[in-house]
Amino acid sequence: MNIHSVTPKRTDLDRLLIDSALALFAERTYEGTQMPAVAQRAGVGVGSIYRYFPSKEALGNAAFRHAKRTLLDTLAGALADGGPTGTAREEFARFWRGFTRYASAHPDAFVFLEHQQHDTFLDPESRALADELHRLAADFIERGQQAGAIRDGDAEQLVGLALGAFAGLVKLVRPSGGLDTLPAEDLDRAEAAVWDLLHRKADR
Amino acid sequence: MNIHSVTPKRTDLDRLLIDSALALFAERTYEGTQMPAVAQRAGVGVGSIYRYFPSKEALGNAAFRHAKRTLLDTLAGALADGGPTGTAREEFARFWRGFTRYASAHPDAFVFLEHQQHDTFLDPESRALADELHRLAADFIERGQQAGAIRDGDAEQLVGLALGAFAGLVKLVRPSGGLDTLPAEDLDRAEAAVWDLLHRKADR
DNA sequence: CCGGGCGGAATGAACATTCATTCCGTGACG
DNA sequence: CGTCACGGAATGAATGTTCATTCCGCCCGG
Repeated sequence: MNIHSVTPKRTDLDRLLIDSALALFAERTYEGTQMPAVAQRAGVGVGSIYRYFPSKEALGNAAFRHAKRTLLDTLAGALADGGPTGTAREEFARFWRGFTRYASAHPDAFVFLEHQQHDTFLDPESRALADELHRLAADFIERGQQAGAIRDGDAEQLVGLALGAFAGLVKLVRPSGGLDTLPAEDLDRAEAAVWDLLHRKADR
Repeated sequence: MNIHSVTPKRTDLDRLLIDSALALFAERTYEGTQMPAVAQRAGVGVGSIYRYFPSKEALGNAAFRHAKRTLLDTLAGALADGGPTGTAREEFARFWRGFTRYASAHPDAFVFLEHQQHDTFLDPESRALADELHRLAADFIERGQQAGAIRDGDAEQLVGLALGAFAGLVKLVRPSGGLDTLPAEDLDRAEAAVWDLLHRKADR
């Protein structure tokens, strides 16, 4: 058990459990999924879950936080991609790419995160994490507005509209295999459409 | 007890139960709301629910169908408003007005409807009803595309984007009082933004 | 052999549903 | 008119079921 010990699959179990939980939560709701179902999907016994998480609520929060953090990381990566920020349109493209990557890689997690309005089971720490994404996006909106590239209006509201649109697309294509079964053409069109939702038109 | 007898609140109980259920479902999920909670919110005994609905599932489906049908009716009313259809932009305004009216009057119902992807409890009839809205909206999109007013792309996808955007806005403002606490200005801006999401730009 | 995970049956709490009982409006009878 | 008995609606404690959580015997690596 030294610093570099491998602990091959031991501690990976918590990740596996989180993934299984996420998939089920996305399909049937947190309240609607039973612990035995999580265990079965993970291929372990029910009791083993409790070796890693003290309760269903703890598992739910861990899953939520893991998903949200991964999304934030993916986004941060995409935003840093390709050097210093250029135009608002360019930064939007990075956001889009970040969301797209994440929703492709973790469709379950994405729809789960999207549905968390009626949380009930989320603890304060989870909620705090949830706000970060909105802050990040709202900052972008406000900078874009100051630069004259994004339309006027409450930044939160614009974030809600844009994020909602993306989520609407993801939910639509999820049953038929998720975002990456979409032709690149369709994805590009969707990106353009959502940008137009935010973009301040030059004319008028 | 003649034809015009008032039966003042008697048979209205089923409506009251549906409304209570809808409010709780929106807040805590179908799976997350207990029958006693529904009874309490309606101000009746638990047993009384079962006089009107044979099971929780039946109540859930009745609530879903009622909400969806009301939304469709509201939409139909808004679309018929003001004579024959003019431009696509004009028809979009009617859609927007319909959705806005509905989401203002029944915010609970609206968010409940929006979350039904992971249904589980919806029966085939409810699902069929759910499709009608998408058909209605997709038809509008396709007509708009043929007229050159709406951007190219899969109509279903555009519906998903636009509906998602609207839903995103509703979810955002719901905690702080719902759509009609929004300044008219903000609502108009949101309408313009969503229209730009759909609109085919003249230039380029 | 021994100790630490692990599985999955066992447990108790929470829940949907039932049903014996109460309550209330109505109409008949004095 | 006042009283009373009847029927149907409402109630909520009781019931059986489903679920989260616990517990204990087993198995595997040492």
